[in-house]
Amino acid sequence: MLSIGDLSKRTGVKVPTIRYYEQMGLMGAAERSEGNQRRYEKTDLERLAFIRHARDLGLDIPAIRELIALSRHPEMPCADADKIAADHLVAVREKIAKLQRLEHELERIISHCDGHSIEDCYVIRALSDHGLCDGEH
Amino acid sequence: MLSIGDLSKRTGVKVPTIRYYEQMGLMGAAERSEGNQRRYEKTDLERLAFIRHARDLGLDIPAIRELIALSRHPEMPCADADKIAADHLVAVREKIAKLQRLEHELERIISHCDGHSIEDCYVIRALSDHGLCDGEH
DNA sequence: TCTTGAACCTCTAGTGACTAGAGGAATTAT
DNA sequence: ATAATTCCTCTAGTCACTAGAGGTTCAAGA
Repeated sequence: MLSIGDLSKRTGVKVPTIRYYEQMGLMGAAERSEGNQRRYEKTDLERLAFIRHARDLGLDIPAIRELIALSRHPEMPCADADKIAADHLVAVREKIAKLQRLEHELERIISHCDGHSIEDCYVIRALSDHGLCDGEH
Repeated sequence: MLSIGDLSKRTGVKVPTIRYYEQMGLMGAAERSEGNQRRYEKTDLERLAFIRHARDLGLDIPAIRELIALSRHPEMPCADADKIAADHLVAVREKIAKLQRLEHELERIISHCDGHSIEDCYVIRALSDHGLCDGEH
């Protein structure tokens, strides 16, 4: 049996975060010691690694909750799980595209600025005047 | 003189957001009508467009506050303003790189999944077992 | 066995940039 | 004059945690 601190050390997930995951229904109520402290088993270690991995990939808590629910039904088709991942991939790609537009706009603004004083600073001017932008955003 | 609603319509910034910007010190306290309602002038319109544009580029409120302060000193060198933009560009590029790593990982996980049931779903398996990942994240 | 110090417990509040809603006052149009 | 709309302030909610207060339990050494 592991304490919450042990679990934390082994997974790299902070103690308050583990409690938070329990609250959010990702971790399931742990067993308790006589003195009301949480006690975990190896399966909890795997569960937490799963959650952490999904979070690292950017999945949000409701999505992870659903994946956990799915993983409890090994006989079901895996289309639902695939869809969660695929939807997330679409969202990630949209974010990338948006950030790349920002990147180009910032590059352009910065490269145009060769003034020496705020008065003719292109950064400030570009922000003031949307007409100086390339694309729309 | 414009009401807050007029300002909102002309800039596309929602009314509560304008009040929020005032609270955050980006907008400066507006004049008031006899009945205590905010009244704006054209300069406020430009200011708000500036803020909105900076936000669209992803700059946060402290950065915008600083840019506004700088723009009030036209004789100062513009290195500070450039630095704010350049630092932000670095942050944007880091976010892009991180998201691209996620993109590839998700692509790989999804493409490997040709199972029909949860039991052998690669999405679930990959999340459970970090060893199935390509890179580290 | 006792004591000390670390780890644990619950609960509340804070993060950023808004957004939503309550309850009431001012303004504008009819 | 009245009705509809807009405005005011204030509080609380979003997301995934993080920090802290104030108190309890546990494990190791004396």
